[in-house]
Order: sequence, then C-alpha cells, then structure tokens
Amino acid sequence: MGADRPERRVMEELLLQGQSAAVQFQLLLKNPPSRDGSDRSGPSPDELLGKILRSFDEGLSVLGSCRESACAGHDRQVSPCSGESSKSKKRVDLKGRRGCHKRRKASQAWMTVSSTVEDNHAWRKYGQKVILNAKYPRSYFRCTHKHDQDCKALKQVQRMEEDPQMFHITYIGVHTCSRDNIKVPRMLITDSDTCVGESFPVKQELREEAKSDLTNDNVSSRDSFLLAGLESCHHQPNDPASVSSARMGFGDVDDSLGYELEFLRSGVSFDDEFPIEDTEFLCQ
DNA sequence: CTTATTTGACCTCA
DNA sequence: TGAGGTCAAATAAG
Repeated sequence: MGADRPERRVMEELLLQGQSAAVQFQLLLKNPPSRDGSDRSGPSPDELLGKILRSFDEGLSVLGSCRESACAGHDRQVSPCSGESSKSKKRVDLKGRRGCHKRRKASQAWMTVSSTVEDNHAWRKYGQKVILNAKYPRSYFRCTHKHDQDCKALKQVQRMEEDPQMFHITYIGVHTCSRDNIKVPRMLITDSDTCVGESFPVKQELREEAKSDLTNDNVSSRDSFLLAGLESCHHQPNDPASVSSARMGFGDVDDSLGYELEFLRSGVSFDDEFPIEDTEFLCQ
C-alpha cells in the first residue's frame, strides 16, 4: 500500500548489505587467508568490494525508482487489471482477461550472464516462451512473495546460444519482500552446520534443461566441480541451480540483483574471481 | 492436500 | 500483425 514503505525497506536492506560486506572486508583485512587458500572460509576481498559497491549502486537505483514509481512505474499496481492479492477478486476481474498487462519498459532492469540461474531468492516460474531466432526458450520468473508481500521482482532466464552452459538472466525490479522471507544462506551468519540456504526452489525447469540440452557432458568442468563439492553438503546433486545458490551463498544478504553484474561491469569473469577453492568456503 | 510447474490462451506494444 | 510478456487451468511433485 504505502508506496515508499517497501522502497524504504529495500534501502534499509541494501544499506545493511553494504555494512555487512564492509565489516567482512574489514575482518578479511585483519585476518587474510593463507596464500594457498586452504583456510579460506569466506568471500574474497573482490567479492566483498563488489557487494559494497553494489549496495550503493542499487540503493541509488532504488532512490531513483521511488520517484518514477510514484507516477509511472509499476503500473500494475494502479491499472484496472491489477487488483489486490485476493484470489477471488482476481478471478472475477481477470476471467476472460488473461494476459492483461502492460509491458514493463522503464522499470529497473539488470542483465547478467551466469552459468546458473540461482540466487538468494525464491522464484516462481510463471511462463516460458519461445523467442524468435533464439534456440532456447525464455523462462519467466516472479518472486514467490509477489502476492503475500507485493514484491515486484521479476527475472527472465534464457540459455545462451553461443554458450549453452551459460544463462542470460535479466532481473527486473527490486525485491520489496521483507528480509525475513528471503532465502538467505546462513553460512556467514552461523558459521556452522548449514552449507547454503535451506531452500532454493529453483527449479524443475533447469533440471529438465539439464536433462535435455544440458547433458552432463555439457556441464563445464567448473560447474562439475562445484556440483561435486556441493553434493556433500547440499542435497541437490546435478542441479545447476544449486550451484548458483551455493555460489551466491557466501553472503548473508540478498544477492539477487546481480552479484554477477558487478563482475560484468568490471569485466571480470567468474573464472577469474572464483577459483576452484571457492567451493570450500561454501561448504565449510 | 498443498504448492510449484507447464502450457496454451490472451493481451500489449512496437 | 507478430513477438514478447502474463495469466490461470491443468497437471505434477512433495
């Protein structure tokens, strides 16, 4: 309801993320990991810096979107076909009006390329489309909390033609769902038993894709390694999605807006930034 | 039984 | 008009 409440929450979250990453960075400076990385138990300085920068970046974006959304953005909220989260009402309103929507044009969007589609959020697939001149279909995800918390975050995932192991991921809008409901890995919080977040409901689709066009042979050696490393602590063997959740799992904060965006911006590849030993801190 | 995914229909926009 | 985005009934999975 309140237009600025969710935005404020997001801002808070972003600031907390930045703070958290900064603290970790400070700790890392005080206690640098050994050279061979054997005792590595957390994210690299680069990762943490990326997080910090991203927090600012996204915070500014949110600030910008506050103004826009006050007038033009998030039109579903005010359009006749948006309705409340009430199912019955929706039924009545939308029956016979399926697909009633307006295309999002000016909302925030981040594009990234990743070998996995996982992040720290729970997504629910709501559609899949064959895209013209594209070999692979595009999948559409929305935040699981779209209805209970009116979270407007969306995500589009499409396998890349040039490199089928990679996914072109577009995040649209920021998460306005509360922190409590984010599927947050706890490793850096608890430093104990849990390897990664308890539940990353993504996704059948990927398993299917993995089965169909992403055969085991197709999985990169890096991912294979990650998978192998993760299986011991994460019970989703052979699920590329789990790789992502784990990879993104070094933080205690929301990473959905594209941790990987940062390395894209800076032109740093994951291979450079995530040498193999990175899996170790995932499963500490 | 509940929740998530699939998939074809439907809608908007370029 | 067609491509892309979303909805929701049907279906599958847990």
